[in-house]
Amino acid sequence: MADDKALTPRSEDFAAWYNEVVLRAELADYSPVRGSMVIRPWGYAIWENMQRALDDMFKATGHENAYFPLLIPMSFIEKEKEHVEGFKPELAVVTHAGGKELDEPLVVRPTSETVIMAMYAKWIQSYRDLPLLLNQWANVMRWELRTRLFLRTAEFLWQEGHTVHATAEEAEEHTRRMLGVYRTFMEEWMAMPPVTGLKSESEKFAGAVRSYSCEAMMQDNKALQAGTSHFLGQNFSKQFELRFQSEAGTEEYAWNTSWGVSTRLVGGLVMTHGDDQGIVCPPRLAPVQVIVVPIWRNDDQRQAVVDKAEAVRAALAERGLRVRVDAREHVTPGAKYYEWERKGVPLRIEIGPKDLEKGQLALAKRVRGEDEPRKEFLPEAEALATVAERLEAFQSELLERARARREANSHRGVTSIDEIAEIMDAGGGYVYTGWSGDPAVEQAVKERTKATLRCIPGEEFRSGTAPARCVGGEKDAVMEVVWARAY
RNA sequence: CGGGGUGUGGCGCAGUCCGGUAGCGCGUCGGCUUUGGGAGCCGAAGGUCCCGGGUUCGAAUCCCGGCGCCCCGACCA
Repeated sequence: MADDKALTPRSEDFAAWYNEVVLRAELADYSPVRGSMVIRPWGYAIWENMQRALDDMFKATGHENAYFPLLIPMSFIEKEKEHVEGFKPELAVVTHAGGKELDEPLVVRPTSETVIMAMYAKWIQSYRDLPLLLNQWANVMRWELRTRLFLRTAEFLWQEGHTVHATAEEAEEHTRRMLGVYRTFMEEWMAMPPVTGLKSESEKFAGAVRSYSCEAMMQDNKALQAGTSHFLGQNFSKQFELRFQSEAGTEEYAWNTSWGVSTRLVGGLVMTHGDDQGIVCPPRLAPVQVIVVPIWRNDDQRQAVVDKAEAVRAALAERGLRVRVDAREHVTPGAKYYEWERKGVPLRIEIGPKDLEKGQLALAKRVRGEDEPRKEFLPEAEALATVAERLEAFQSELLERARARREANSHRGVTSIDEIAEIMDAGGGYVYTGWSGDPAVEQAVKERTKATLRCIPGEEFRSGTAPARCVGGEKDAVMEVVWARAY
């Protein structure tokens, strides 16, 4: 980087910026084991806030948490044909334990469909046992060759929901409901507005009938698959004999869904809102929403401003806000500003001797609009009374900004593969075109443009006029699709 | 797994071509002075130069072998 203090600007090298900001905001660090990472307290606090919000939403939609084991018998993974083909290349396998070779190798879970189905088969006998709606928070392992902090690591943290339903319709509906939960979470908590839709056959989850996803656009205009929800049909039920007696007395295979989001979301948050100063935390997920920096010249002043800072913290904490006072000595106020900006704290309050005299507080917002002042000086009471609404406003601004950026970089009405290639080379973004459903066209676009079919967008994302022709040029379009280069 | 690069105090690097026993910046520690946008001065600590072998009076430097990491491609939340 240019000097030790500044980050590589995003415009110069987005990938380098991302690595630096993740390390220097102390979200994570490289671990001794290649491909795996350490999530540091600041990064983990963001994840915990995500977990809490999501967990509440899962509970509100009728789910309970459970925990299934890390190790899965190899034979389980092998039961579902597409599933094993999809995951085999990235399995880590335990072959020895207790000093002996195991009779059957154990797979470190890459996902838990198989072991969970095996247990569900034991627990479910009747339609009265349905639906069964469980979720687990866990770590999983997928042996990746090319890794990046948060975005793709060998081990990562996630949640995986696994549900069982009596009918296909109900399972399909649930699959979509959870996609909606993810979308709501991403918009309302992360201020990251995804395009949601159906995955093509080639991009769907290994073993699913249909996969849906949330595709969030990062600041380099690449898509990040930020959450997926799968309708599994009876594929796993049939392999694991997950049957139930229906109301009519017949024996039926159950219908399943699974859905997950991971610590990848933290990477998405960084790449959605971060700037050249550091990361930007949406207030609802920020580990610290308000940082209070006391400023002094001598010991008398120090005592007075630190006392005031502490009083401000207490007053805001009472209003349910997450506030911290940075009273470190031998670190100048300016250094503290940079540090907390790098870590993305949404709002800073400065308290110096002049503020004490005037009974005011200085407020600085992490991201300013063009016409907004660098700092605002407000009477203390007014400042305290408005902090919460300022944070809410900031949250909305981030969402609107991200949505505007997504739309500004979405290209509709594109009719040729050449045009997709041009757009990709000119900075990328989401490209909407018609598609016949022919996998050969999908492959051709990928080879020519490096863009992949991100999804068949849901109704509200579709263009006003449905495309008439497939982007491949030879057939009529039967649907509209979104192309983008992706993480 | 293929192609390229790189490995030197905690971090970033110079030194390697042309062999002579390791240096710079940042950080860390101590002291004093400082503190409204990345403080200053003085002092100090900290290194099996990735590993193994070879050449040489002598290797961070040359030779051979290995390993790690990074970047670029094929697969992926």
